[in-house]
Amino acid sequence: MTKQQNQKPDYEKMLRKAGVRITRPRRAIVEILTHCEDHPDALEIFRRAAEVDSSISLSTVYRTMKVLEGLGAIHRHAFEGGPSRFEQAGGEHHDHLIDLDTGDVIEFKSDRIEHLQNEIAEALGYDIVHHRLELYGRKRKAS
Amino acid sequence: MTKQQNQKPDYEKMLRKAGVRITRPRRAIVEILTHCEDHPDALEIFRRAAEVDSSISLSTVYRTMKVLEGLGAIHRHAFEGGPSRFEQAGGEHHDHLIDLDTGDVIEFKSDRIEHLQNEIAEALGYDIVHHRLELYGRKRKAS
DNA sequence: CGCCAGATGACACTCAGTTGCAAAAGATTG
DNA sequence: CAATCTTTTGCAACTGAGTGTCATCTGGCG
Repeated sequence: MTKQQNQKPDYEKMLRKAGVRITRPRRAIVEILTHCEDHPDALEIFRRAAEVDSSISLSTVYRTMKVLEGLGAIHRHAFEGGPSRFEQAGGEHHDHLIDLDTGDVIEFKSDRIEHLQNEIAEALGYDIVHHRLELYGRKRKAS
Repeated sequence: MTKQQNQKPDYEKMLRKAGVRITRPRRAIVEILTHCEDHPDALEIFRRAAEVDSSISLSTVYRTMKVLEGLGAIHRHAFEGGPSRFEQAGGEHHDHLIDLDTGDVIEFKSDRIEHLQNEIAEALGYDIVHHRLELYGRKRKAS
């Protein structure tokens, strides 16, 4: 009965369409993803889900993330030695700057870089399937 | 009594300088790194080391890679879901294109991309500590 | 409401890497 | 060259992230 279903990907519809059942755990996880502003890892999603329904298991979180990833509903990012972190798909493509002190993730986008990447792959005789561009840095302090 | 010691980083000197002991296992590992043309992972280095001295343990390989990484003598790359792969430092900075079919790694370099990265970080108020740019692709088939 | 393929929770397992520890082996000194 | 004092090693036990197995449960269709 809520009225938000046009901005973010409609996970329920996607799941149904893919012939995947909409179960209580999946509903909870998808709900979390929909409203989340950051890039949580599986354990964090599990914690948030447990607040709503403590019977949800971590395995189910992992499995669900796999399903959603397979449907293209979320993106998985494996930053610098940490566990995979997720974000809902659907927005524009972007890359990430990771704050080394806080773990915060800042999204950015550069058509020029994308373009140069294609040129490079072209020159090497390759077709890019996907790419990964991550900047790791610290806030510049104005002392 | 061999005569190559000017091209590649002189690991023995680096180790000694850092007050790290030059042991038989370390000598073997460093020897492998010096002559290797690819981007092996720890297990592969272990295998190659075992051919020379079968008493070397995998833990020692892991430990040694950590030490060398700490000294800045090698670079560690964590590509797409695989184990860490290593390459000797000392050459010019470059990024990587990974062949999804073979796992081969092709090195490339783009000053323009580097420059754009700095601009972006600058604009976001960050100093880049390091970055990761990986292209994943397949050989373009001329059908 | 009843059915049953698909999903779940619990738990064993894998894989990459790390750690604790007693034994071994570098380096440094006499 | 031997004594000594650390550092390093090999081994095996452990960790963390994620996967696989399987008996049980359940969503959604008739």
